[in-house]
Amino acid sequence: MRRNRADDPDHGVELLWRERDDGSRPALTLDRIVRAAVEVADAEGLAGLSMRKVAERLGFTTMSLYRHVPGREHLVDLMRDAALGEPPPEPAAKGGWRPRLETCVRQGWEVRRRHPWLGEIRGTRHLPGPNSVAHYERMLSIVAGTGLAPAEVIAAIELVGRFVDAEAQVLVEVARAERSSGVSEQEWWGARDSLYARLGSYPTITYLWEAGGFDEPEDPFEFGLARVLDGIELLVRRRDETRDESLACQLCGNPVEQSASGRPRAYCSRACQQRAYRKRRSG
Amino acid sequence: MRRNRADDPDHGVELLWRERDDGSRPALTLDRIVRAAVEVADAEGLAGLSMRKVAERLGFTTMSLYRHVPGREHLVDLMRDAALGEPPPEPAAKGGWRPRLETCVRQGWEVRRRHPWLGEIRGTRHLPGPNSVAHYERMLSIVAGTGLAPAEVIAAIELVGRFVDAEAQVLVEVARAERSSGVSEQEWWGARDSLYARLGSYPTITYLWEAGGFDEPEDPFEFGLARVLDGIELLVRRRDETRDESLACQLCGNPVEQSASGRPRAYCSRACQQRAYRKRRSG
DNA sequence: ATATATCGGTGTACGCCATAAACAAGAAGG
DNA sequence: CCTTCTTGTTTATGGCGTACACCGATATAT
Repeated sequence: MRRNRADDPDHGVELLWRERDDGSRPALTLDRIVRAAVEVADAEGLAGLSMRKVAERLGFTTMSLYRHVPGREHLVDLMRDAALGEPPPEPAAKGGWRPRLETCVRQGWEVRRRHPWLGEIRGTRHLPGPNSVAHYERMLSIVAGTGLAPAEVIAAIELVGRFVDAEAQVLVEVARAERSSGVSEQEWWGARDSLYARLGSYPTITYLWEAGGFDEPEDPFEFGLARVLDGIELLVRRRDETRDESLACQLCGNPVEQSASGRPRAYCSRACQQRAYRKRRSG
Repeated sequence: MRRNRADDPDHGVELLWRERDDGSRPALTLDRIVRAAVEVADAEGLAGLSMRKVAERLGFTTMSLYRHVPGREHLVDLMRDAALGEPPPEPAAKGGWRPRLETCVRQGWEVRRRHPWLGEIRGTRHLPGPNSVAHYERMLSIVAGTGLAPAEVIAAIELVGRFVDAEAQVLVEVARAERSSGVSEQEWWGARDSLYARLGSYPTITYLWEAGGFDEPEDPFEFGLARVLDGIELLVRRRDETRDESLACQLCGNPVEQSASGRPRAYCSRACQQRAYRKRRSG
């Protein structure tokens, strides 16, 4: 005997992974509810999404939704998967992991521009649907080819994912504030004279201010994405180096991994190679 | 004639930067309200913070708070500044920018462990108080000494700030979910068999799963912090490099040891040199 | 054919939330 | 004394998620 369908995550899984019915019936359907909910959230953000509004948009009562959806939380899960959509096919298996990952991230960024509320989803127990998983799988597969350890692959994808979400969140908050107040972000902060009057005693802030650092800011998404990817790339390079040392070195005994082509490596590192050379020469 | 104090950010500035009254009076005070609010938020998160609860904790009616605070939003601003506190003095002007910045970030991380709701604050128009600005000033000053452009300094600090907030947010969400449901995160996700049953057809996920990548995950904060700082460091090195060439490896950015004589080295290692060669050749 | 169960949808109700507006009592100042 | 300001209370508005009882229609079992 189960207490309540709203508390049953397995039911959520069933809904997310349901077989879609092709024909659209005239009545209230899960798909129609999800579509309507996405429209509401697109227009008013996740905070502006309420069961009432969704029901009104469909011409039903609020509680009728609960016949098809266990509750608001599950509805958000369904909305996310619907909004993400299937990942677009990759043009070809070309390019290194970095440009491939970058296009993935930018696609995610684009989706979040269409559905800004995606970044507003809070909570760590949201079930992934088929589309979420497909995106996840693709990103993982791209980074999995770099030679990073499995846990590192996962952590890297988590990092970029969170980064995109965080940036998207800022975007949506700016937009909402501007819409609700009618004052642009620049205008609003520009009018905070009573605050700036107190900042004169902070030397660095003053310096950066006078140097124009606040007037012509870096694009936060572009800047952050470059830094994060650089950080990951550095890790990949470091792993490459250590892996080269790791299969069968003639000098130090550490194993060296052989590359597919080229002259087979005898030493784990340039250092060992050099040491061996000196040893040969000195007799 | 101003319409409403709640809509007046300048009033918020006044409150945040007010002179603290030394003696604590017996009546309802702004400081007492803020303290009580912080206690509530510490216990129940920012979502659990309501004007009612704060008032009840102080033994007043809800509306009495509005005599001292313009509204909930402003109260959050005040809470943040109170919770941040003054930045602890730096032990000495020692170390490079990176370890100094890292300790700063870790301090921020610590504060967020004491006051997890700090990461839950949404919105881009939250006024900084004296403590927020002091922290900001310090971080900026650390990165300002690296030779980055002013806008880059600001963007870098924004990036790490957002990173810490995002990670803290995850922490607090996990904690809340565990507290409200009584089920630990691992337990909950471990019980999602109906989900995992569908993941078999995703090769990378399956591979990473079987390789144990999900069982022994990287610490997301440590991993992300390292990557982000690496990314910033790489930018710093590149900027250094453009100033006087051949200080850093042209490929990976690691410092290059120059020998006293001979042709100056462009790469930090044979590995990087070779990778650069391959990159040149492949275009 | 009749009884029973299930499904889709409705209406009401409860307990939360922020805060606007009017009001009351005391302190302060003219 | 009268006015005005400060501080706190009361009342009310409009929003939210969702539990629960109910109702007609349909499907199933007897």
